[in-house]
Amino acid sequence: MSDDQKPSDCDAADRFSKARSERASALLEDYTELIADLMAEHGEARIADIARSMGVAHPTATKAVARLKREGLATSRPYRGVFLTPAGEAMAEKARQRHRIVHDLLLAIGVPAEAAELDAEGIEHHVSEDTLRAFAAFLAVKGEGEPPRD
Amino acid sequence: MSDDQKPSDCDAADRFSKARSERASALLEDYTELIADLMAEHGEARIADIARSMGVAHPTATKAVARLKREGLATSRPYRGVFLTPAGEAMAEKARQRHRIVHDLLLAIGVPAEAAELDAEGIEHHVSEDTLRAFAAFLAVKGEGEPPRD
DNA sequence: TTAAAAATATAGCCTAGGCTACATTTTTGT
DNA sequence: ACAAAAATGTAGCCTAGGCTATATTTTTAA
Repeated sequence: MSDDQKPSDCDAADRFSKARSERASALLEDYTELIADLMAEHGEARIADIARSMGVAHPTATKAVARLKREGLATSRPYRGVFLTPAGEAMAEKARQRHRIVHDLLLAIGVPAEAAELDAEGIEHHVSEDTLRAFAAFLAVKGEGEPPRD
Repeated sequence: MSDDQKPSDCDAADRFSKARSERASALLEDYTELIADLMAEHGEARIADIARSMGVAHPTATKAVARLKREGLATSRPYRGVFLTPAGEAMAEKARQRHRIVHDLLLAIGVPAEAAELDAEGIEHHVSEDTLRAFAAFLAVKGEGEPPRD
């Protein structure tokens, strides 16, 4: 037993690779989530709004949308708003769900509201299904007797 | 109540910008942490080992080390190992600490060991000081009576 | 000692994701 | 209706971070 320290341990390389690929998809998830939010709030998602909400210049948002389109997550026509495809909607919905659970878990742990708000955005992309399930279970036990949040 | 949903809410742009900048520094943190580990285990950190542990090709590791050097986090001479500067050591130590706390918290919440192992790597870079404090406090309460992990 | 193997360096290519500057199209207000 | 303003598109530049292919240097072993 010299190569692996613990039974559950896998290569560091596995961990790092996973984190890297999550970082790569994080942006797309953020964009789909944001577009869904804008659609819900204003009935449309314009490049200008997307850029403002993401805190980037418009050309950056345009490029991101181009990538979303290339990956089959969104559609758009010149000088018109952006729309999510079913795949994009699905991604947004998953992201929103994860976001909410992570955020609630942070609050349940005792993280100050503002920090929870800020940190959830970065953390959500690195939470696996197993971990999400554990978070949900923890919240379910913790919140017994209280009404559900939504 | 149309622009801001909650009192604690800041712009989405703030959240996204924070997450982006954390993503940018995550790689450097991973490298310093890894180099520190290799030094502790083998007495030296060679490019080949760094590349293997990160799961990347050597030129990628070389480039990353070049950036570490540029940012004053590491030193190295041609065909020799890599060393951390005091600043690099400090970054590695902070990363290690955060990593351990995040990992322990996941376990405490009930996350399966393997998932905790994998997810901690991605999550640690998005945990603010406030959140880390809350995690530590939660662990302290939860682990009362039990011996400290280290 | 010296040839083969391993490690490292370097060059060059790619994509993602930032940016500014500038052109074009839509929207708006008079 | 039309000029000004706003939104969008596009070109071009930059850095980070991947990669392969090809030197070069060090290490190892015969």
